[in-house]
Amino acid sequence: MDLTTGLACFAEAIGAGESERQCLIEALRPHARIHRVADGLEPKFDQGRATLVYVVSGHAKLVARSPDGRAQVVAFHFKGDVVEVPSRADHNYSVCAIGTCELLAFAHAELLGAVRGNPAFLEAVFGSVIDGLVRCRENAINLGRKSASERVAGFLLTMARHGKRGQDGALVVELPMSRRDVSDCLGLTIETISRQISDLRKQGLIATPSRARVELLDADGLRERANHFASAK
Amino acid sequence: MDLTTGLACFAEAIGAGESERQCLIEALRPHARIHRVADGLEPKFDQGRATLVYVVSGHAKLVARSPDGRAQVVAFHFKGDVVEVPSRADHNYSVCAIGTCELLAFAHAELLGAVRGNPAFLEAVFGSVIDGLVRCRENAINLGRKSASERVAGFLLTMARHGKRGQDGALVVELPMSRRDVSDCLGLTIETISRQISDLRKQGLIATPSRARVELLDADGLRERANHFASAK
DNA sequence: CTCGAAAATTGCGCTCGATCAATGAATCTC
DNA sequence: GAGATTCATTGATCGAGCGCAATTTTCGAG
Repeated sequence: MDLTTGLACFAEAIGAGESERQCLIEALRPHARIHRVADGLEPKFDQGRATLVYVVSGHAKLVARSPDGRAQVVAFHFKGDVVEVPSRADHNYSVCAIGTCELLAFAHAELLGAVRGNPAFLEAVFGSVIDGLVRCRENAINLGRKSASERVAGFLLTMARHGKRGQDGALVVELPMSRRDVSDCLGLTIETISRQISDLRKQGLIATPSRARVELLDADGLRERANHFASAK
Repeated sequence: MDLTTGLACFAEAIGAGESERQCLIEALRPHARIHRVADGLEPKFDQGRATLVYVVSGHAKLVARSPDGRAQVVAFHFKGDVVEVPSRADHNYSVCAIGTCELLAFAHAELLGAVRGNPAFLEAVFGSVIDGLVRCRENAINLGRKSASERVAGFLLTMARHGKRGQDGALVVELPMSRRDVSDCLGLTIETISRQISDLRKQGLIATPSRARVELLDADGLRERANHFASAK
């Protein structure tokens, strides 16, 4: 995919009308870079500049590293998400592809400058960032005072956002990331993740037809397990 | 403090020029509510609507609660901060005053609508929200894979943002929140916080002249303890 | 299909931080 | 200033989850 197509996806997703789309694409083009990233690789953005990344296709994780090499997956992002990549913080952040993935990257300041005249667009980006913030908060709660069991249940429910209904009515969730990624996100070990998933399966809350696929057989039970408030859905 | 004064603070902080300030205040007035909140109280915002809160004076914490009553302090906010208060998530959020505190609250959508014509303002709010996101990320890392010792050291460094230089050159940090609040933020118990602070004192990294005051005697040592990357400061 | 490597699962002792309990320090009320 | 109350500190035990190791399963390559 080339830069123009990527920008078109972005403009469309963000809700620009036909008329202004072309205009928007031209305004953004000088400030955007598109990256086609292979599994496990991390594109280098402008060093030391806060970056906004639009996920054109595929899946990506935002990873933070400590000086001693420990990794924390701060967020998973899917096609259509906008990722804020901090710079110059107490940890090093990078975006890492899960499978092949296409990313559209903007330096923060330049993106804002380029769309000054388009408040609707700015608001749409704003909304995406807020969305990222809300999800980050939920994850922080998950990490703060929750047991392993609650974290895993909560994680599956979060991922259910991208799930699809199977024939039997159960919600089928594809987990594109490895157990290692899940553990690095939940602040647990691979082994603990594995044990918790086994527990959930034994208790009939989920089924695991394959390594990466999870069927949520009892979403309410999971919510209870996660200590979430009942959802209106 | 009345609504007009609060709005003026907000407009000024957000960088509006003299000329447009008055205009901005009038545009925002119909959508803003000011709350003077006593210690420990939580003003009720529009139920079920995402809210943006500007901290006019004092200190506040953003608290999330699970159905079973556990509390997680998602963020501490100081005078001048903009707080995003999520709604309809998996947990219940509220803003709680630490000491007496004045808050200016906007429903999300209405704030955006009111400032459509003022991209500079929108960008400033955007910047504040990004700032909140970056801090939330750093906290999530703190909660994910860090030991109690690292968390407390990292927390003190975060709070150092609001510290002042004492006569002896050490950075003096006032902690307006209780140990309970700190523990609810770091996902630890009060006792563990206390033990870690004692450790840091015994090792000469900090001094604690009073309950709420901490002097950072060796900021680099703390950074090392927290496993943070060395800062450029 | 078979093989080989990587990923996931399961078992078991150990450690860090939680929990329970008691003491000590600070702040408020009268 | 004395007493009361809240908050912080310190000590002793306990348990959830880690770390290591051994299997088992999955999946890609030939």
